[in-house]
Amino acid sequence: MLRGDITVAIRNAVMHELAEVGYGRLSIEAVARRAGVGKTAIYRRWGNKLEMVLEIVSDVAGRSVPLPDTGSFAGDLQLIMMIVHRALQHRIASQIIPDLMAEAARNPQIAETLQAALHTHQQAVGEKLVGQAIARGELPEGTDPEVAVDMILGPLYWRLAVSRSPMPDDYLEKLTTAVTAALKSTAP
Amino acid sequence: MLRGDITVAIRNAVMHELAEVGYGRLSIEAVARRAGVGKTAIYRRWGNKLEMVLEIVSDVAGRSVPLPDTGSFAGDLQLIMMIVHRALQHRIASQIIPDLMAEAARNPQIAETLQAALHTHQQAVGEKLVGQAIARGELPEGTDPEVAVDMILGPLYWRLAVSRSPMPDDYLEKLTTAVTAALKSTAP
DNA sequence: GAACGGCGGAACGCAACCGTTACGTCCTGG
DNA sequence: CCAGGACGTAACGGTTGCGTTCCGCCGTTC
Repeated sequence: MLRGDITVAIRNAVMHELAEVGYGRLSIEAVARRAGVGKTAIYRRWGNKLEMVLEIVSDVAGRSVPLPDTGSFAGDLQLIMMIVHRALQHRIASQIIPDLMAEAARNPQIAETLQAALHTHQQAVGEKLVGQAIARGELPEGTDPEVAVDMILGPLYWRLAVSRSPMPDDYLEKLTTAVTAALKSTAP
Repeated sequence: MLRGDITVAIRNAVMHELAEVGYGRLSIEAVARRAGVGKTAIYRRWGNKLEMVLEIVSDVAGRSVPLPDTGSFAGDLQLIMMIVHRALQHRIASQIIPDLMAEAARNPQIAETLQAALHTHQQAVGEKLVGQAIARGELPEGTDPEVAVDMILGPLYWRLAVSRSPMPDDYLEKLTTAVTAALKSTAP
């Protein structure tokens, strides 16, 4: 009968620790310290650091985003961009995500988890978005959903998580029109 | 009179170690082991891990890429994409870059170094590219170089360094036409 | 051929974590 | 009211890495 409040404290501590020092330097002792908890409480729940992080992260990341359908492609696009924008603005998320992405490049288990939590989901959204737009006649028949996803998420991710340069007010608008134009041009 | 061959061995070892375990877990002892070198040889050259990594990385990253001018915007774009594509395909680079990007989010010194080595440079290329295209009448007057850089590098980086999904043969072509169309639409 | 200096290797004391164990306390369910 | 179990604390032996020091070796330089 593990105590729920303790579990919550640990989960929070892991997320914060992950943001501060990254996966590579995350230590169980530091997590316990931060959570105000004994190491035993942690080892009672998970077998080791990797298992713990994967379970916690995939739980957080797995909370699915509702598939948008605002009625128009421009609207859907704007909505998605706002959602991603908000998510990547979040201080903790914007530290953890790039860190785990980098870690995934060398740890297959992490890669698999992120793949399951993000990529699959993201692909579904992309396909739905593009599918709707094609059905409405807003995008040409052969539009590639893969390219679409890259064009939508790539610049945002680059700007917010990599380049980290300040984002002018009209930036999202510009990006939206740019992406729309881009996708309209990719007919086969 | 430090021996050059030893310095080279250390530099290589650092790059490989960085790729394998990341900055967070990089240890001087491991670098020395891999380079077949005593720790003393390392401490004789740099004061600590951060200093060492920064010096080595900024040296490698600082080797400037020639600014393209193929005569047409489409050509410039294609060239840049090929260059970035090649760079991010490189096994070691594709591990180190996301890792340091993530690290930069929490270490100002790393952030500054990467900024100096990459961002400044990248901005210059973007401005030159867009400037040329505007002068040739290939892009509208008010095209924003910032957005352009994000639209060019974002999707590529996302695909190669984050999503890491396989890249179809015609992908670069599609991306090129998409980006061209996108930028033509961003007039004020 | 002697002095110099960079070299690898080994060991230093110190600190942080690992994963495990024992203990005593406190809460809860029966 | 009692048994069980989850809790925090503390300590365990072992590993790893830090940054430093000392040694003996060897190639230069003069």
